[in-house]
Amino acid sequence: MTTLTIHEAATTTGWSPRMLRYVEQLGLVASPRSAAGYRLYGPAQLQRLRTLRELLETHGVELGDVGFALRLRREPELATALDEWFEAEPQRPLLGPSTEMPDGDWLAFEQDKHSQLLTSDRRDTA
Amino acid sequence: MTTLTIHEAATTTGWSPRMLRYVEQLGLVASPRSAAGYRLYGPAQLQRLRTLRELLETHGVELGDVGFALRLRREPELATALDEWFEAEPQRPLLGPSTEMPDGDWLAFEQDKHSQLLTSDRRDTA
DNA sequence: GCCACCCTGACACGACCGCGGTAAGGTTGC
DNA sequence: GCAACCTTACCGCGGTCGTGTCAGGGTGGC
Repeated sequence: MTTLTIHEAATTTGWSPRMLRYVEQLGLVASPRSAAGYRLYGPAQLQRLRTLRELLETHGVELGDVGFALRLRREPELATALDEWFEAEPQRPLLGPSTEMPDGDWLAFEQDKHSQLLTSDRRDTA
Repeated sequence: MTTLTIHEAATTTGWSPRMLRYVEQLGLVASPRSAAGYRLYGPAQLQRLRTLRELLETHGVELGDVGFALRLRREPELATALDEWFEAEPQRPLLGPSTEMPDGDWLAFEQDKHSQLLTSDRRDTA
């Protein structure tokens, strides 16, 4: 069985040993340990590390983001809460920092539509 | 039509004007603008701001995280890439490729290991 | 028994984030 | 026509991220 030490795994995957430990700390790729506590990287872990690296590069994602994605999978209620919030979207989200559209129309439309929905919740402290 | 200025919207929703602009910059809650460029917050936006705030508080999430969730919805390929990565054969502890085992077992093992990482890092390995 | 490796902390540091504040200017209501 | 708002753009400051590195100590092959 080919199990590499952390340093070997690092050199073959392009991470640094430090980062391998960090990735494990984020809960993304953990390796089994030897009796003495050494991390033992097998083919499966190496594969995951390489695909993870590719994932980050091709999509411009950061480790923390993947960590959050992991959290989403661990906390379905969080995921559904977010889903609901986005789904309940009464307005169009921006496509960029400042995407302009010939609005004015959908403004009135949306607000009208929702003022109906929200009639019971009118407590403008104005 | 009840449209509040950014300052009014801020006071009624509990955000600061600064944060309202920041939230818009993240693409989470954008308000329509007046002809002169002033942000005009209607009931729909106020509602979103309040629910957003509640979302953050109840789930211990940060704005950046919600921003990333938004990114996931905007970039389905990113979402599927992440899905695939998480779905992809997670590392089995030193077993051959054809060795079948009920996934529930080591999955539980993994999650246990992770929950340790998440809950606390104090580990007394005597 | 050596020496090269591994482990877990911890410090450090540049870069960025979250957010307040301020400056320089446009808009609006009275 | 001015005060009170709004706009964007920037500075700053504390916090976090990604990463290297070092210290103190265990492991293991030769």
